[in-house]
Amino acid sequence: MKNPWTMKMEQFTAFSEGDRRRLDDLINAKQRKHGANEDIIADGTHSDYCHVLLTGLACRYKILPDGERQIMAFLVPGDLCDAEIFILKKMDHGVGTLTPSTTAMIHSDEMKRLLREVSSMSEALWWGTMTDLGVLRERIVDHGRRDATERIAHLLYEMLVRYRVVEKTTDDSLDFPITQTDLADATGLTPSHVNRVLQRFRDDGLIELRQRTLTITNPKRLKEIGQFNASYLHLDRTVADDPAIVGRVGDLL
Amino acid sequence: MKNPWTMKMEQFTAFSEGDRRRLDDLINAKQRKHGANEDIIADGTHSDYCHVLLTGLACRYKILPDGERQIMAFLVPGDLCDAEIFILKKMDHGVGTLTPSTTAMIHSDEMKRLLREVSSMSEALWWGTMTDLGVLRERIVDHGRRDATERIAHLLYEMLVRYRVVEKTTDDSLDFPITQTDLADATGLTPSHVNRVLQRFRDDGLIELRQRTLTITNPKRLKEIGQFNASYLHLDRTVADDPAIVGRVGDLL
DNA sequence: CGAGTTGTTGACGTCTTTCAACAAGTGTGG
DNA sequence: CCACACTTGTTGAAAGACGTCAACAACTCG
Repeated sequence: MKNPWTMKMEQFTAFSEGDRRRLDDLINAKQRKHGANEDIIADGTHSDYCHVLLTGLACRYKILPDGERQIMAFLVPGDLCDAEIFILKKMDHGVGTLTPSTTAMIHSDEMKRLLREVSSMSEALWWGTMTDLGVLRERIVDHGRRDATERIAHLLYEMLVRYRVVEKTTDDSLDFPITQTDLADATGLTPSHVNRVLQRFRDDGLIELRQRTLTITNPKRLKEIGQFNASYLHLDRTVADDPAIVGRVGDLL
Repeated sequence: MKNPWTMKMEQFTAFSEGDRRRLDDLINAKQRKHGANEDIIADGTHSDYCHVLLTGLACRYKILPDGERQIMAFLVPGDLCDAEIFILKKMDHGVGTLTPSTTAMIHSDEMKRLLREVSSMSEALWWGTMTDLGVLRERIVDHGRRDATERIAHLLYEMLVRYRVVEKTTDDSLDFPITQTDLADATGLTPSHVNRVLQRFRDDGLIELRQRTLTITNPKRLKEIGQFNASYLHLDRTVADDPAIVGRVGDLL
């Protein structure tokens, strides 16, 4: 069973059997367990290690002077938490878990070696960073020009797609440990309002959400409401080249 | 006189005299002039060239189905418009000018060669991309957790800092061709509301803004209102190593 | 000078927040 | 296995920020 990091990168690039083994070894070498709501890497700090999320759910966030939290991105298994750490002096935001999680720690020297010695590595890292940029830009559109209903619909649908890609869905259901408070912090709304919107989605037969399981009962409509357009996820290469993935997410795009 | 691209990268990295000449030649080789409100590279398209903004002002934007525009970032001279183009198949957003501008066009093959042959090039490109990520995240915080007044204050102050870095200010004044409509599209507000907020800033003696010139008359207060914290711009290396830049922006941070 | 863009202002509507109280769910220790 | 504490979810009423629409003024540029 492949590790999620390699899996993610292989959406975009191909590794030799040797490379794949090397990545596996690296992922297994040094791991760390985190409880829920713990920092993987704190705002303003530096680390000699890069962290790859292996299991669980994490987010990028900032805490404002008045104590409010803004979540800027959700991280799923396979995502790199801190690509910037071997370029920049310190983090300009925190990365923390939402559920108990495990991370692999890779020393930045080792990471640099990897970039030099594994030919497709640098390409894969660029691709990951570019899609991160795309996701952030889409979030700005969300916040700037979509109202609460559209914003939440968009976020839920994006999650469905992202989980489909990494094979973490059964039909249109996914494990969804994100609380309404988390959703509020991610969408820039209040928990009350998130609740009211979700309530309406339920009434309108768009979703079911209980016991940390989200089922999208009307994906087509949800996609419309959220004005979802997958181009910013840059799955085209993935989808074009890998029939298995087409099968999984093709109908959502 | 150095070209703004080299100048920007030298905030972070050092080039040899030879490298610098090579970059200069490249910048001069193929340039393009744009009028105001023209696309440098359109949403959904591909190009074999990377574009570096040399003069003028541009922005990253998306047009939504209902015709609304969301500006995700402002680009100033020295900024790379489309780093993604030699990794991704097509742009997931457009880059367009706000004022008449000139760009340098660099073929992506040439760009790849540069990355291989100029040792600090890849580092510089990473740094640029990482700070772009930082700016986008800050914009999300803006939209999610700051009200109209804070948001606009933050944006104006950020512009002051960015223009100070590239020596485009006189004292606390800068050329400011951004219309209130542009500001509205960038902040996710309506032009009317932007106008009212600016009006109040003027009444409160924070800024003067007329004839495309912005003067920050009370930078300290504006910084407070916008809850501005420069860490996301990652100027620390710049500031630490270059006394000239410390002199210019040190007091703003 | 005149057309088109940009800026300004007012009245009114509405989406979202605020605040507060309570219900339901979850996890831990006895 | 229950009890209790704590987190998470739900709901209502009222306030406020921001949007909408429309008209007009000021500015810019050919």
